[in-house]
Amino acid sequence: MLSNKYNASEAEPRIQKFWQDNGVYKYDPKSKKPTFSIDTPPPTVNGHIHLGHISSYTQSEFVARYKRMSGYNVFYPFGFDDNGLPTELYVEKTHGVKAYEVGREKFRQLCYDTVQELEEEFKEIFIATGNSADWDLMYHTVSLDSQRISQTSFVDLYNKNKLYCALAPALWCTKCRTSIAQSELETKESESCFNYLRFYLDGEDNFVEIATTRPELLCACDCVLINPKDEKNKHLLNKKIRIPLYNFTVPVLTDDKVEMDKGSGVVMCCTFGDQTDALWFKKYNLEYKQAIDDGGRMTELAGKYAGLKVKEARAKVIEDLIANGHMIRQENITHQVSVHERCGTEMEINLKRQWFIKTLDCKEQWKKLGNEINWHPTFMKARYDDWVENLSMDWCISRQKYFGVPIPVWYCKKCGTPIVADEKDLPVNPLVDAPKKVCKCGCTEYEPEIDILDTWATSSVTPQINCKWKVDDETFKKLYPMSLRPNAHDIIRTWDFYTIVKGFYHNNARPWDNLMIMGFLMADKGQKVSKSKNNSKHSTLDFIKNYTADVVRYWTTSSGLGRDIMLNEDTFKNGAKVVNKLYNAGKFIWQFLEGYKPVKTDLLPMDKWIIAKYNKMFENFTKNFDKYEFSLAMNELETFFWNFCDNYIEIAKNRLWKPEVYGEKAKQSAQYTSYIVFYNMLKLFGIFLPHVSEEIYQNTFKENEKFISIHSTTIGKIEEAYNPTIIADGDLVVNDIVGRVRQFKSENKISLKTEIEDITVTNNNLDFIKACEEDIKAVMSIHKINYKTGEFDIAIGKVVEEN
RNA sequence: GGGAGUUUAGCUCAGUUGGUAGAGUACCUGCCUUACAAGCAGAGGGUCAUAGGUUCGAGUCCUAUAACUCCCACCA
Repeated sequence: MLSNKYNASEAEPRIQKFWQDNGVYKYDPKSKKPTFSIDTPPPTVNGHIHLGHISSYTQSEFVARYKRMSGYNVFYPFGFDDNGLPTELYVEKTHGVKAYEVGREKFRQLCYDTVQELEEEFKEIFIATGNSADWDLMYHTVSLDSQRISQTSFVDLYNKNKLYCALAPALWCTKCRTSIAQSELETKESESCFNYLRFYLDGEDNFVEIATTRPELLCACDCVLINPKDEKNKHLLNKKIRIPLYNFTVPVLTDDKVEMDKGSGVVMCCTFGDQTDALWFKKYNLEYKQAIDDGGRMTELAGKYAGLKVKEARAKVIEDLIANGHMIRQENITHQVSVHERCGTEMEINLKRQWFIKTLDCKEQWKKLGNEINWHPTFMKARYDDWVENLSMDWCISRQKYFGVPIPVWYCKKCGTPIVADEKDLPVNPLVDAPKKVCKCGCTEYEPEIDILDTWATSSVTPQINCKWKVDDETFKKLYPMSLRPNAHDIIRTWDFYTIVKGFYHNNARPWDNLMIMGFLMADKGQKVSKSKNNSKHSTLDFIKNYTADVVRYWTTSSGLGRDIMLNEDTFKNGAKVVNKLYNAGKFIWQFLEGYKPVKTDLLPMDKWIIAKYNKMFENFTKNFDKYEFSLAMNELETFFWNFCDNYIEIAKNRLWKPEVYGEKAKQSAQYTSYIVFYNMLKLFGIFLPHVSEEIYQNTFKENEKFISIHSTTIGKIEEAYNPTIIADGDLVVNDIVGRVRQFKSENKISLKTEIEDITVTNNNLDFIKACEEDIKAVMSIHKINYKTGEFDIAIGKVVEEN
């Protein structure tokens, strides 16, 4: 029996506890059902969960529920990405410290403590939204288990020659003081200026004009270059070029990459102004001149500018260039500069020993694997292809940071050769552990690697972590490739791409069959809501408690797959209406079903009609859901539900109330139909609104159906034989007969229950209408129906005058 | 510079294989109908971004264009 009013605030936590206590969402490794495995994104622990997470996690959670109720044994873990730079930056910000000032061990401890607190909060919030993850499958990327798999990945790649250590130019963030990868860059518009400078021909009065946006790097100039086909500048070949302000000379080289018609066609190469400089550095074996230190200040090489920050130095250098007559002209420009996505600092390049995973020589393979995966929505694959196409650097995975997975390497003190740990000894921390082998050169002294792995180097093995790679072969075989990876579109080039790379190198297979790409929650001004920017206006948990979990979940169905979503008051109001209506409908029909056990009887036409409508809706529902279009599936369901209430129940209630008038058989037909249709519909609602659906089920159908939870049931069609025109026939009755009478009453401003003496229905085929006569009369309070043969028409008779 | 998405009612969005423009919401008019007034019924409201083209017929297919959002690249 359902109570009179649904109190969601009371019910939701109680129901969540019920699911937890009864293991409703537990993955059963022994089950014979087909497996559906989800590579849940482990949220980065670097701030507070906001409604953007709630929306994207809930959207993918719909799929877990859909598959679970479609007969799959769903493997739906939850994890936390709780190591790496994002966490370090959060800790630095919230504690007002700098990692390198605090010291490695103390800072690591601070990070551990912080993530533990945050993870409790994360978990509480996800549970409060009714997330159906199996919390027993929880993993943390910072745990020793994850570290072992991450290091195993490292060692495996090293053994397969897909990983190398090199003193090579790498992208560098001077604020975070670490190398970063190409995928961690974003572009920012920046005001700058082209400086057209005089570079002097050594020993001559002549000069050549060279434009640069980075004159502070003059001190690091290695050479100037022209295109080999450049006739205009051919005379420069074999000459020395004298650098303004610094007065040293550099040679002139030629390279195809130099564009003749850009500026004067002469370009300077510094170590390093941009990625092209890095390329020339390697190609021509140039001298490394470090002008900028790790923290973004000019080095001694810059002479009088040493110690200044890059931008300060630039301003001073420009001043001096003008004062000394080296400046020809300046041109203000706005251009896109590459910045570190985490802090917005303009990217530099520097030279250190770094570890790289080879990504450049397998582009075709990456594309091929991309094609093997089903992308939902399909157009999102273009972003992946674009990214792969334009990869320009191998993936640098070493980070000069503290809180992360250690790189399992030592270096020989004598010859510098890396000593990579053996797989069987993992996990190791080279700062604590000693290598178990000696260098090939025979030297027994070593130095530990102090760098750690990029956080993506670990999160890119979540399928291997989840599927127990090299831990439990049987489980791995069963779960890998995983069925689904859901994530937002910003991490296609990082998380998705890197996971594909690892999947190929380690397991020679795609990591998943399907990718589901979600949009963002947008704050004002078209800005995405983000943890690190902390621009969410709401306390997430309060927000959920205030609106209730089901209503918040309803809101997340309002955007199409891959589309950005906005906070919209109306959607919440609408969600509350749906929850309320569902509960009321359940309460109402249960009045007639208490103690009832569904027995299949001969069904009346309108009962067959609503069953056929349900089945049709179910077809569309699954068609959309199979494409991960949860929003369209919900639309189908909602439309059906309203039709069920406003048309079917209105018809059925007369028979349910008054069997003495309409007959016991008519009542039984309505009982059976409302039971079977509502029950099946309720299961579908359970995917989106799991709490209210459970509350209804527990107090109604459970007694007869015996499943512990509505979420343990299976969705499906309703078995019923009906002729193919049943939907059109029933729609005619509802829309064109009942509808027209309703219109008549409304236009005449009379109550819907006002009685009508008679109506005359004209139609070519009257069989179906005649079979529904009692229903039509009852629902519209009509005394008599007259029939005529011909084109469809309806004439409404007199209103019965009240006494 | 290359690419993707979007453009349909005041607002939020559906619209399958081309066949008379749909829903919710808001607004308006009614109705206390033995579940729900957080409800029910009804009405008005659209040059389907623009311009061409294919077709008997285009919101839908093709070609341009525009605006907004995003991705990538270039950044001497």
